[in-house]
Amino acid sequence: MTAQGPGGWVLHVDLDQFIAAVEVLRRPELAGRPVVVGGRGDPTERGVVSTASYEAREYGVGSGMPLRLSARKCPEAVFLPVDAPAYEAASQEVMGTLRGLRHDGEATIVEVLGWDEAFLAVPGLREPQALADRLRAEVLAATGLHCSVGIGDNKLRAKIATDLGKPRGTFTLTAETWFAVMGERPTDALWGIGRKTAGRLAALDIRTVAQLAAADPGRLAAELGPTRGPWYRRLGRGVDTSPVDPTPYVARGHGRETTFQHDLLDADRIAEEVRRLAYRAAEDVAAEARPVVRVGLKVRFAPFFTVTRSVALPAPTTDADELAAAAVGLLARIEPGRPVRLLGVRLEMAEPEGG
DNA sequence: TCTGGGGTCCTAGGACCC
DNA sequence: TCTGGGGTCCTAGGACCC
Repeated sequence: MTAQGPGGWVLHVDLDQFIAAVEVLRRPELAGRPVVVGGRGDPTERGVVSTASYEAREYGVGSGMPLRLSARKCPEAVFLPVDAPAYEAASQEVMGTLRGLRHDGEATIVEVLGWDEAFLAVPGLREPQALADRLRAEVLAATGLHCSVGIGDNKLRAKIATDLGKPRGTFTLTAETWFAVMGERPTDALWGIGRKTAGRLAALDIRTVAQLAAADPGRLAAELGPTRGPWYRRLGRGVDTSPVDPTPYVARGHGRETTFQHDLLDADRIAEEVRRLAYRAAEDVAAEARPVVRVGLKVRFAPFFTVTRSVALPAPTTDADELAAAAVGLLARIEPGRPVRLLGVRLEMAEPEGG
């Protein structure tokens, strides 16, 4: 017997080494070789690894690692530039396959999380393992891509289960098995707890999932915030009541940022780069016909110090010239004279009509 | 080892109003 | 004269995720 949550079964689908796998698909001669995708594909430049193939991971290369370091760890790897349109196209194929699945005549409900992840639910689903097996076979047949599937009695448990099924496998996690599987793992094994929060919890002598689940909610609220504190405790217990929501994603805003290979000092040059980023972000906004209500600027000074400024526009607009002027205007609110390593412009849009 | 680029959400303090 | 307390808006920054 397996417990079934009030919302029924949830499946979480995650493509294995997605970006590297898409590259190998169109360049079959790379199969079996260590492949590292990141930046402009030049491991001597500033940039980080987007995805490494399993062969490269055996050398200690992983996502988020600086490209230069990955090249030292695995000099024989094939380094490739990020090709977002190719991954977007592959993602559309995968999501289309998931939406096309039927189970006992019922259509699937698909919630897309990014290029390579989705939650999936089917009303009245009784045999999630059978659906997971069929799903993996159909995605492979349709796209040539392998995936792993987590099965859970809610989204949180399904999401965490996927990692335990990787690669090319499935894993099931329910209220019944939660503490046996997760109880002794560190808190940052949970979806939503990273390095910083794990550190703050450790300072409270909370190190494992079981300890977090048993922590005093009042103390967590006092130490970590009235919303976050209790939420962390629910994470520790594997509790999640959010539904699988197929509503198409609507962006709150669009941003562009760039890291310079050589830090910038010249004020005119910095202003020019801010203007360019603003125009590029404005292109994304223009496609949605929703005016921008707020403009933000991010500046990272070498080596690692970030300042942000933002301003609400007096009148919402989609006019790229106005948006660029507002972004450049924010530079006046930042102390000049230090080397700039990164610039970012973010445009926040008004709520969609009729929402 | 030395840190991309796209996002989301939460927190906290000050300003301002009643 | 100079003060309470609640509510909301604005802004900066932190943390996390893929």
